[in-house]
Amino acid sequence: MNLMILDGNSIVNRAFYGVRPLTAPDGTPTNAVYGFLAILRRLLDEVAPDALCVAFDLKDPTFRHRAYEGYKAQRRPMPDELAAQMPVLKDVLDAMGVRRYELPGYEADDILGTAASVCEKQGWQCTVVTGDKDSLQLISDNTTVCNVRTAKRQTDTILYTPARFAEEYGFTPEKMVDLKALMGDSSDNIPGVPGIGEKTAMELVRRYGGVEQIYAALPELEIREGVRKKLAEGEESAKLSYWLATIFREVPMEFSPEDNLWHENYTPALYPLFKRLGFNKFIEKWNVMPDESAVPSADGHSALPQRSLADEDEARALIASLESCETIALVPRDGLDGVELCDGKTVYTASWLLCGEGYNALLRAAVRKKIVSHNVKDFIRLLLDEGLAVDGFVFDTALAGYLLDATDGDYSPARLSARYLGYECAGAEAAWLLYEPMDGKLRELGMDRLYYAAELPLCRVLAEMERAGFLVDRKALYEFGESLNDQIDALQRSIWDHAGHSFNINSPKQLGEVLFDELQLPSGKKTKTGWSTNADVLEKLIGKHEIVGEILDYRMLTKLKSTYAEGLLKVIAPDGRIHTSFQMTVTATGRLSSTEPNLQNIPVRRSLGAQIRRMFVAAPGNMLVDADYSQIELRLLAHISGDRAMQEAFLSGEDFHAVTASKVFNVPLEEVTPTLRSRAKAVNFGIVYGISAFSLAQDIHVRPYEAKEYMEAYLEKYHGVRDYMKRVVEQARENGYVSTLFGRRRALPELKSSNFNTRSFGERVALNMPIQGTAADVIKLAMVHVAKRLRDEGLQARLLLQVHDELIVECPESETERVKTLLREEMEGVVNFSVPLSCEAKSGKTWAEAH
DNA sequence: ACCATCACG
DNA sequence: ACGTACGTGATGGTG
Repeated sequence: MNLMILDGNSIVNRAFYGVRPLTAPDGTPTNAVYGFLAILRRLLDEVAPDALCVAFDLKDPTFRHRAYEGYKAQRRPMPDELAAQMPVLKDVLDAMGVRRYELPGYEADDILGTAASVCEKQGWQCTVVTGDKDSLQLISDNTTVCNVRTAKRQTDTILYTPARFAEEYGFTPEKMVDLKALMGDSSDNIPGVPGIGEKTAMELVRRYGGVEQIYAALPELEIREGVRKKLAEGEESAKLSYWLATIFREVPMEFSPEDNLWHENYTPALYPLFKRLGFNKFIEKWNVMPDESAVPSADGHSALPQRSLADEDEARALIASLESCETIALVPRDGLDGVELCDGKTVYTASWLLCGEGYNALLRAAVRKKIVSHNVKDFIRLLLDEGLAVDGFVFDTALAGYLLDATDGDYSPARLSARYLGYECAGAEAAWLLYEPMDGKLRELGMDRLYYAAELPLCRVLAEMERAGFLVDRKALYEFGESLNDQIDALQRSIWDHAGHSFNINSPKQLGEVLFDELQLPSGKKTKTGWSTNADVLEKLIGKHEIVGEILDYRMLTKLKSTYAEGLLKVIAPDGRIHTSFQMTVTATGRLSSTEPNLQNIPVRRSLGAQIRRMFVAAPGNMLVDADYSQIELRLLAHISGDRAMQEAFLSGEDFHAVTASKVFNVPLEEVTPTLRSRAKAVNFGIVYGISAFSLAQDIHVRPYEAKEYMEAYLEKYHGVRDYMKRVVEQARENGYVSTLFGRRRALPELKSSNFNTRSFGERVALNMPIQGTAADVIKLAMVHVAKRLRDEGLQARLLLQVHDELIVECPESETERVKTLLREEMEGVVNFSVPLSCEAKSGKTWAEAH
């Protein structure tokens, strides 16, 4: 028998912050209650407990507060919006017939611990559900802890068994208390040992067991002297923290698991309560009845009959009937454990679980058809993992939705069917039905070539790149991160010294108070929430106070440490490589993006950051080849605008920024100084972004009128660019959209706005999108060509990464020169514009060397 | 969740 | 007189 007990306060908190604002018909907020129930529903399905109850904290001080007045002293009060929902939640639980436990002087955690203990004594299994990590100490053979997390409006639950815990933490669950005794917990104001952080505490617990063992043998431990000193000084604090962190498992209350036996038969109070709260979705899903009479729930709209294949024979029968079928819609389910298949007449669902070998045969047969699907890149990744054929794809509805409206952001089958069919459907049925109308739309708008020659074939290229991954020198990356520690510590000490007290340097709010209130430094820009402390602002304050430079350095180092050293170490796969995901349907301009991790923003501009690129390496016996377009956006501006002078500047083969400087500042080319060149470069980039003189002035630190003169001179010399800028904005206003040379579009409703700022933004986008977007089209097409040639020529070289104007390939050493040439040929030759595209390819053992 | 910040092209 | 550069994603703080 299994009892599930929830930590009510912690789950409702997760729910409150994880669910967007929601109100009942009468206007009272309900998001926390709603979220709580959604989480509960999911847990009931996952765990299927025999008994269920919920523990709550009370506001009263607990025995811990009485012993240590600092306990939870800093805790922020519960927001009113949430506090108002607590009684509602309790009503709902009562109406569901779920028992609640709360006891003055004890926390919910103590009730959880006590319940778990009782269960163990009576031979019950216990599942403790909570949103924080404190209860992990309760894990045992009888007790699993389910950790509920919310991220990006998604709720995840992690079930911790002793094995799962040991795998993650490297020690046994009861040692959680020791960990917290050492590292402390700022949210509960448990002090821990001052100066000992998470990393050191974990290491200590793993090596020596716990607080008791550590202090018993402190003089002999093989640890850094600094750590020994901190431990010695913090002994009392550690012991107090240990006591505070220990969950009390003998709360004086009557508790028996049998009292909490629960089935989903609710009290009659639930229906009217859900009605009042506007929880119609729950009424339907949970089958909550107004009285004894059952109400059948309505089915969603579906035009085609559905059939689930129940066994191998049925799968074989479908394979036979597929023979006469040219095109099918196919979407994966649960990874590749199942599929949904539509032949235009019926929607079939099949799974490996039900059909066994018949399912595998069906899959092999299906992928040889012409396939319409949704998110083809991800599908291909699954198929490649299984060694199945991947070249049957003829349409991707999500990708088509993106080309048809790149700023929508929602390309779910439900959304696309509503938009392009006029009603909602899902899965393979949606893919099937959307194929024809969406293909028609693409042709109508002149995007069929872009779609069929670049975007669709790119799916396979990207799937292979993601699968390949980029090899990382894990040890070097770890050591790089560690090497930053001393400097970060020293900067932190010095910054706190200057401030006269400790504070969280990472908090812009606290930092602003220190700089602008306490130290009285001149404050500049403000943000929505206070004074800006960003690098631009701080750079202007250099020289006014030593603390400023230190903050800039601190920021740089902690960025490298957290985002790059630690962040990347976390995502190295078992094969030693980092496998990013490329997003094809995110950007408004047609670029790709890269996530989990983002490999398109690895540092390069400053030398310390660029060290990170030395940890991205070629496999033994291999080389990296890095080819990047030089100044592709400016070359495209020259081509698109038709500006003769700009085109000639590129054709001359001279340094383009220097030529621009010579024109703008009216000096001979030989007399262009580095300063003039860099100013001209800033103007060049500014033009591409639709800059104003004001911002240019900010960027290059000159007076606005001076910046204005530069821009005037620029547009005089490159008057074709001036004409183009005018033309493109006018056309965008007329058409309501802008487009690239390949026909990719971006709608621009902003241009019709009555708001000056919105309208100005629209104008800048109108200038920028055709250039940035054409560059994106060019490299996407080049990637398809490069991948094809690498395959056709039987090379082992494989693409790893695209960074907007740059491609990175890994190849056997012997292929290096061929690959360099191939990349240059395909990248430069992909289109023929009035200004040639130029591409530089380099090779090396690391990304740093090859770039 | 949202904001500020900072990494990239 | 507005308010001040295009496109991204990850992190830590705060509500």
